[in-house]
Amino acid sequence: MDRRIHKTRNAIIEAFVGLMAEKNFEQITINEIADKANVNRGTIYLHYVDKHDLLEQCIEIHLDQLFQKCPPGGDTDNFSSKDLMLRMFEYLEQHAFFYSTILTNKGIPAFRKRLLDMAKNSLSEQINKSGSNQNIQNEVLIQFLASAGVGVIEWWITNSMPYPAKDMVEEFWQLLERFQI
Amino acid sequence: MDRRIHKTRNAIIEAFVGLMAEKNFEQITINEIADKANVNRGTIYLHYVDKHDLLEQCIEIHLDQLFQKCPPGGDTDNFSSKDLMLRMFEYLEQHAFFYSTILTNKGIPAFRKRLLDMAKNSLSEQINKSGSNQNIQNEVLIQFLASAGVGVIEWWITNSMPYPAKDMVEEFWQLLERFQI
DNA sequence: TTGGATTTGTTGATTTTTTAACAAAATCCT
DNA sequence: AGGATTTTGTTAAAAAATCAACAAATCCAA
Repeated sequence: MDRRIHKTRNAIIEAFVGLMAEKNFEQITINEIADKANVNRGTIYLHYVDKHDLLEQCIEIHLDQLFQKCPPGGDTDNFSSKDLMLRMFEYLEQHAFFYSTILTNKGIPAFRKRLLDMAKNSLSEQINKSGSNQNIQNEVLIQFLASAGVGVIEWWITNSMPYPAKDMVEEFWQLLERFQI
Repeated sequence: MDRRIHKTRNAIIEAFVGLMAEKNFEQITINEIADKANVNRGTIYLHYVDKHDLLEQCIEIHLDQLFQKCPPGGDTDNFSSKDLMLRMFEYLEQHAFFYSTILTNKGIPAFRKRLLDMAKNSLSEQINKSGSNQNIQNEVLIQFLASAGVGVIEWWITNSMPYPAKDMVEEFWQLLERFQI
């Protein structure tokens, strides 16, 4: 892809996230974003139809990155999946600014829901692949585990990551072992 | 000027200076600069004919900035010129990375000469404007003072600015007062 | 509520940058 | 020295970003 596209989108998204750390999503203007990104206002409309579309794509890009770190279809035997989990927590650590601001910012209820949905999809792929056919119970299990996982992550991020990624994986792992996953 | 020009030139010059901090001027390639600046190689040729031209313009931009801080034609009565000097030292502090690397890098004898020339021009304007017509002696005086000034600055920068700008101005000022300037 | 100011979304003409290709020159290596 | 690789400088065509101008929508204060 053309170099300029990457640079421009990066500048826009970085400016956008920076502004979200300062004020509510609704009161951010396209003008501000363009100014902060040092980009012509019209350029933003070449990539995003809308302020909401910008938010959507911004979320999508980051969640794609996040779930690329723990691929549901990948080799997730019990041994390496602990590694995957560590990589995910480390990724969150590196991009803490984004996740923290988007979880904190008022007016973005969408994000937590999207995160939960992706977690559920990831889990259901993984569980259904591994055999057991008690479908109704699986649905409950998925909802239960996904909520728990997202909740822990949300707590960890918004509380400034009080424990290092490595420790979080250990804690999390012990909790999961209680459910023979 | 078009926004893109600023961004591109900044990226190129920043990459160039960054590389000069790592290796000799002569062994820096246009390819490296383009890579580090994240710019197409051809783009560099749209702005600079040459690696040497890039160096020239890079030096020119910075020296113009430097001597904009102590304008020779400006209001340089004995009172405010101490302020001007302070602003110059503070400017040097802010851009220490550039001036330090370009003074340290082997293969750039040009820079010190250019700096000395600009200092001499600045001084001669200032002195000739203020009257005295003993021209031959003035030439010596200019060479003397310019060399002294550039020498002090060079020492200050390459020795990691061991004293703050404010102190340097005081020291410098005292030295100048011995010559009734 | 009205009127002025700001923001929004769109457009067309222009400029800049990119990509990919090329031959010539320089550099490296054995 | 000689052959392979890298670097250099240039080019044409395509893509992206800029600027400036617009009407419509929103916001805000008097």
